[in-house]
Amino acid sequence: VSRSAPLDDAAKLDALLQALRARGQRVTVARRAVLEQLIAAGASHLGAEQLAERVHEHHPTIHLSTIYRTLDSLDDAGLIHLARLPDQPAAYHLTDDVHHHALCTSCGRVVDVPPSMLDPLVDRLRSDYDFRADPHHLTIDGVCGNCERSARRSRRSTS
Amino acid sequence: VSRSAPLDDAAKLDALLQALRARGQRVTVARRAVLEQLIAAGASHLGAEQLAERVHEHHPTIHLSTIYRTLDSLDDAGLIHLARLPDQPAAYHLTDDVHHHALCTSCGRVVDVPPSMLDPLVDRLRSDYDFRADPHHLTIDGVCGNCERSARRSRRSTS
DNA sequence: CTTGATGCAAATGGTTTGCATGTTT
DNA sequence: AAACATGCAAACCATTTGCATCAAG
Repeated sequence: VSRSAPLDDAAKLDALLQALRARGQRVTVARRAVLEQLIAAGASHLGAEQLAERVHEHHPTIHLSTIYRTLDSLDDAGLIHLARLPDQPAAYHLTDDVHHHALCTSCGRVVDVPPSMLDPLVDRLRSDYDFRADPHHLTIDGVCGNCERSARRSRRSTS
Repeated sequence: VSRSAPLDDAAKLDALLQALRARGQRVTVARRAVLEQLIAAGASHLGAEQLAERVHEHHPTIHLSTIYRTLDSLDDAGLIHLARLPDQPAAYHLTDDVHHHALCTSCGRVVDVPPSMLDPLVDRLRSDYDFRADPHHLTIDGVCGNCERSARRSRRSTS
């Protein structure tokens, strides 16, 4: 862990494929291709359809239903996590890119929130509810600063 | 706020219907019926299909598509909130019954969590991210105490 | 060679929509 | 009377599934 702190993509892919094998799952073209795209996507999520599009650039024959099945497998293996945003198809991201979302219900903007932000909540759930929270992906509704301010502005001019 | 702290259901219904009118929406049989059921349901959520079932006991002609449209209207009016649990159809609850969910990914049990639990998170989102969080409904993954313990037990006997 | 993965087409299921009609205001 | 809500049937769209074929171990 000396100078390549962010594992380069090829190494990451290898690690993920090994994890797959370790879980008894087979390494196939489709699975490799999907993982490649998820790695390339970094912190952003991809849905099945979007993954299909990108995968097709190199492997046009991989069927959409295979993408769905692949995502199931990867999820079973714990390599990816589901992120559901309202009014959007299911999207996935690699497990090692954990983060949460603050969704502005006014402008729709999504802000990434680091997992540490949830620590107090996690602690209290453990102590008060005997519950081991492992929040993979939360979406918290609210209003971002910009929208707050413009709402206040227009309220002032309207009244 | 002396002895009828929990507004009785009839009064609650009236209040909600007034809110509807205030928003310029019409008060119809379908809307009243849906609100009645949501009030009766209290803290539990109801999906469109479940609502239809219950509404049909008194008003068999109300169509499922009307239930969907009614839910949209009530949501627009801010009277209800959407709660999405994984692998389940959309469900709604009245806005005044705010709470959150801790979902055990092992046994599937769902624990209700009071909104105050999120206060530290809300505070930090405001101070660090200029974001006014108004979390209506969150679902937090994790493992409940029971499952934790039985997992540990079986691990011990397996190894 | 055996088991598991894939392509394809067809089914599913929750939700939405167009339109003619009925209801609320 | 005017605007809006409803019933109904049909459309939609993401996702799933059955089955014959193919590829990974």
